[in-house]
Amino acid sequence: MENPRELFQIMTRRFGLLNKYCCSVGGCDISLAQSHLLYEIDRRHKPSMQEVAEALGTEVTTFSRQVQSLIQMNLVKKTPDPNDRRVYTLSLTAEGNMIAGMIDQQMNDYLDEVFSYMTEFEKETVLRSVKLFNEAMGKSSRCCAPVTG
Amino acid sequence: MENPRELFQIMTRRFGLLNKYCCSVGGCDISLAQSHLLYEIDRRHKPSMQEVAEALGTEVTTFSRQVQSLIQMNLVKKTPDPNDRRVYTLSLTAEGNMIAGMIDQQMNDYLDEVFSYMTEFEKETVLRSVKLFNEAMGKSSRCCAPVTG
DNA sequence: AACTAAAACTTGCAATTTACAACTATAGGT
DNA sequence: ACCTATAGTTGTAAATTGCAAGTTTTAGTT
Repeated sequence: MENPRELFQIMTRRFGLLNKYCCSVGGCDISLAQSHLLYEIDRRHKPSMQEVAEALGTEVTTFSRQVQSLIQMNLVKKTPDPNDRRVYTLSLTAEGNMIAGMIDQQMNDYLDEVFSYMTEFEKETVLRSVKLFNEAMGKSSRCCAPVTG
Repeated sequence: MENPRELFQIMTRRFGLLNKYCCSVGGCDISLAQSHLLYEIDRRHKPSMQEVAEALGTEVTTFSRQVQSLIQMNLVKKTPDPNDRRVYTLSLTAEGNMIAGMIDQQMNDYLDEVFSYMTEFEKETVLRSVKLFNEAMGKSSRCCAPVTG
């Protein structure tokens, strides 16, 4: 377990499974991809399609269709940008917002449980570490830069 | 950025993109799902199909076909278990091992670069934190337990 | 003003991936 | 011998994806 990649791989796999699991809990039943979409739209301020697609590492063409189905489910709203009529900005509907909130709640509930196996100090250290690591990843010149907040 | 889920979500997204990126680098060109398969088979000692499928959170039926294509690509080997003839154990071929090694190398190279933006102390803290967090996740009674090493 | 190139997004279509149900074969208990 | 459970595979239909080609709008050039 000295291999850094190993550590991160395990962690992200577990977290990914949690994400998947939280999609079909408490009345909401959406796919993992859709959950990521809601999360990312929620997080940003009226993002364009391109912006979100790039953040998620998804082909724009695929993304376009994913958005369409979320619109049909009445979770996402697509508004023409008055400044540039090629662009559409995305936002969550009231219902989309509610579902995103429920997922977030469940995720944090789970994380709380995980943190309950640590001391308060350890928890703080872990959170600071993740934050630090995210910042370092942001500085990296290599791949994965687009995910920046 | 005080939301724990946010921190982990960003990190895992970035790491996921890195994983994806590393699939198509240096002569190897496989899908992300295939990379995960190789990784997990490599990590375990002659695992059964069920075992790996469960670790990855994949339907066994889907998994069965994924393995088939990796066998066709001559990256994975499937051996009948002498003790229980219902079971097949999985292992990497020489070529599969090489590709898994290359991906691992690239991932660690990238992580090295990320760590170069931190002090040695911070790096150690981050690695210990991730390890600690993984252990805590392992203790959790809720979902995602199967991923245990 | 007309022309051209590029950007943002969508659609057609073919190929891959996936999921559920039904199947085979082996194991294990009674 | 019989019944049930487990490991894995296959059929088939549906969902996801990716590339190429399309539309519309913007911006730069002459």
